[in-house]
Amino acid sequence: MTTRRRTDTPEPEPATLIWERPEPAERPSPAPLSRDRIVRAAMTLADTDGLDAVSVRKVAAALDAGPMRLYGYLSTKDELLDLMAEAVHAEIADALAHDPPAADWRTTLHAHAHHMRDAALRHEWFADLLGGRPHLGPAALTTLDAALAAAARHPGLADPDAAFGAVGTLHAYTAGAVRREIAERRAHRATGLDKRQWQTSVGPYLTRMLATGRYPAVARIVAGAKTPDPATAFDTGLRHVLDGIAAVTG
Amino acid sequence: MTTRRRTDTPEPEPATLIWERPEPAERPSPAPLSRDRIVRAAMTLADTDGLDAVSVRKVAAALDAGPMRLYGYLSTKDELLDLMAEAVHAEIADALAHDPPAADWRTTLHAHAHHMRDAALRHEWFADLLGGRPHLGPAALTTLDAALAAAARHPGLADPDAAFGAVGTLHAYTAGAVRREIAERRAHRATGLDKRQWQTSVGPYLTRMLATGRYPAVARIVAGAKTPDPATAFDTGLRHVLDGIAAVTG
DNA sequence: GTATCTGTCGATACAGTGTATCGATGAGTA
DNA sequence: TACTCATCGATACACTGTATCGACAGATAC
Repeated sequence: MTTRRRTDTPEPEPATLIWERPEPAERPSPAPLSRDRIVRAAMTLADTDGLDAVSVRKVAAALDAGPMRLYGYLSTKDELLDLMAEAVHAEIADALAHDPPAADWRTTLHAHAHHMRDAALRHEWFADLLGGRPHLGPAALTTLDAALAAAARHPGLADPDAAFGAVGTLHAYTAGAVRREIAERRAHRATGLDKRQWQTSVGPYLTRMLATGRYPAVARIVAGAKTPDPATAFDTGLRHVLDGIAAVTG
Repeated sequence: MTTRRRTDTPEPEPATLIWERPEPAERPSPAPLSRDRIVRAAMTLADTDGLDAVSVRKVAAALDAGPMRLYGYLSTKDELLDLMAEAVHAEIADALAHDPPAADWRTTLHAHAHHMRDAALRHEWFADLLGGRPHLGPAALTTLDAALAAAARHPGLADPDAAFGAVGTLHAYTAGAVRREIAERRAHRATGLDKRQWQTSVGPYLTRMLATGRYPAVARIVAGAKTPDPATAFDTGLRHVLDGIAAVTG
């Protein structure tokens, strides 16, 4: 988000990060509130109406509180978004923990990527948050740790830098692929509700563009495409990435 | 952005997409304006002050025009962002066109990915726009076409779906990697200006977290990392991806 | 029990956002 | 010259994130 700064005075940001800053003691005066309840309210709001619907006012209203009440628990809206991302990372960590243990680095990383995708399908806004800011919360570190530990089991990735590079590659692919899948899903949903728009604008637009002959390769693909379902498309790319990682020779 | 809709009346969006909708004839009455000038103004604004600084009012002000003047050329701010992304795709297409012709699919795709990264380093906001919405402008289609044509030269990618999948994988990796690199660069810049903050908050935070012993793999990596420069880190991941694509056997 | 202190809550305010509306204003035509 | 008509942009509206600060409540001192 990166909105307005919070004071330009000496201390440019709170000295501690949101994940370990203590909550204010919840006094039962107006209504019991907590960082967790705030984040949960924001998440349901985002799940149902999209990330744009998450405004300080709306989240506060969902908790029967005034807008400024939240600023006792957060110091910025960006921190709320960070906490939302953390919550999803916690879901991913949970899914990882419930996986059957696998000695193979590849099945672990494969599951890892799919858990991320599943989480993004549950919470579409996660895709937008994924690469926007570094995620350093405890749950995010947990998932990162699991991925690194799995990668380290690959004989070719004994070197720390190599392992880090491999996990980074996997993360980059997953984030990019998921974001695009969500973007397409959103576009289809938006133009699918009143489907007439697709048929009257972007469909014809594309056919017109392809008819110019300037995009022969695209035209060839579009002509002969079977358009596999998103899950297998994701898996195909994932296989490429894992194949590439597997190809590393110590 | 996905802000407010523009009228909820019968036609939910303009029937034609922004890339082929004709501009209003420029009358020299107050000042010559054009979609191109608007986009350029928005781009310099975004380059210097970030994407958040691109507001209809500020762009209009940079062109000595009132805010509503722009809505003769665009029908939504999202369209402005689409046009900005298109402009960057045009830069990428230009860079591709100036590359020495290579028969090898791999060197072409390698160059492709690096051109995208270079463009994102020139225009950091591009990384945020990259996966957020489908890009269907002429320049975006041109770069896609070039990538698909290159992929088709790989004997294992004769099948259209396979070629599309490979290019999609490359795109997903590039988008994800670039976005993360930009996010890190931004974070470092933000906390590097008054570097004291890094040293007083996120640095100690991380050491505290790693000291808990809950993230042994992360700790091991951090301890023994050489932290390669971003360009070679990107290239390492790219090599993984291209290796994976190369592994496809028709 | 009263008075004072202290800290928190949240109403109000401010500067900004995207965009709908519509009166004024100008150019083009008869 | 008179009329028409499209366009420009000032104004307005509903919204955003967050700074400010008066009022109020709980704790402490006497």
